[in-house]
Amino acid sequence: MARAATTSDAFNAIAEPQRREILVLLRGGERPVTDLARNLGMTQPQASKHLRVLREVGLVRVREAGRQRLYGLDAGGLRPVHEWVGGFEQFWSESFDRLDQYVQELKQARQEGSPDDDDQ
Amino acid sequence: MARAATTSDAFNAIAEPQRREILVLLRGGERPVTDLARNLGMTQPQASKHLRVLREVGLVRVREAGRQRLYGLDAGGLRPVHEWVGGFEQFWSESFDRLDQYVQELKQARQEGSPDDDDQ
DNA sequence: CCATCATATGCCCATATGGGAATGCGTCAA
DNA sequence: TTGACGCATTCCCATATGGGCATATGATGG
Repeated sequence: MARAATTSDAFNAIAEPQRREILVLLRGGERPVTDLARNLGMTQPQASKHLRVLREVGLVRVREAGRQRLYGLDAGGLRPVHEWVGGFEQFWSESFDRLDQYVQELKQARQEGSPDDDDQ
Repeated sequence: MARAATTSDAFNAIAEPQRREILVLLRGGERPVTDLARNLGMTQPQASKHLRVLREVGLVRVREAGRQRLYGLDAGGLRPVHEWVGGFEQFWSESFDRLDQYVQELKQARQEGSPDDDDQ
C-alpha cells in the first residue's frame, strides 16, 4: 500500500498545508474558486483539486451561485481531530503536579459545553 | 512534487492511523518497540519505521535501556495542531453566544492577513 | 447563437509512502 | 566465544499524490 488517501480522513486532508490555508481563508466567509486560488498563490486547477479533497472529506461545502461555485467552511469534521489531539493535552501541560487543576478545567469545559456528554 | 513528507509536520505524522495508535498507547507509559508492534498487530519493522517518523517530528523520545529502546510520548508537538484546529471551534459549536469572541478572532485574522482583498 | 468567464477533469511525471522480507548490529546470557 | 534477542535499516513494489498543462463543461452576456 501507499499512503492513506487524503480523502480518507480529516486528519489526512488537513495534512496538506495549502488545504489548511484554504480552510483558514474560508473562515472569513464563502469564496469562489478563483478567489481562493489568487489569494493563496496557486493555480485554479490546484485550488479545485484541493477543494475537491476537502469536499469529499466534508470540510467544505459548495453552493452554486450563477457561474460561480461558492465554497464555504463546514468545520464539523474538524471536531474529531480536535478531540483526539485534545486527549494529549495533559501530556504537554508541563507540571503533572497540577493534575488536579487540569481536572478542574476539564469539568469546567464540561459545564460550558453542550449538555450532551459522552466520553471516549 | 509528491505529497509532503510525513516527517515534515506533526500534521503529516499523525495522518497515519497506526501512528496515532502508537501515540495513544504511549500515553500509558514508555514501551519497547516489540511491545508496541505486538499490541498493534504490526510487524516489528513497521513499528520501527513509524516510530522513526514520530521521532523525527519530535512526538516521541527514545531511551536506551539495555538491549531495549523504550519509546515515550513527547506530546508537545501536538500542541500546534490542537491550537490550529481549535481555531475552528467556533464554527462547529453551534451556540452563537460566543459570537463576540468570533468577531475578535476575525479581526485578529484580518490584521495578520494581507490587506489585499477584493470580492467576487 | 457565439464569445467568454468560472470550474472541473484528464494526463503525464517525479516522489515518497507503507507493506513485506531479509539482514545488519549491538547487547545479554551461558 | 557463541547464540539468541531487540531493533533499525535496506530493497523492491504498488499506489496516490501534487504540480503543470490542456481541455471539457456550464452559465452569462451580447
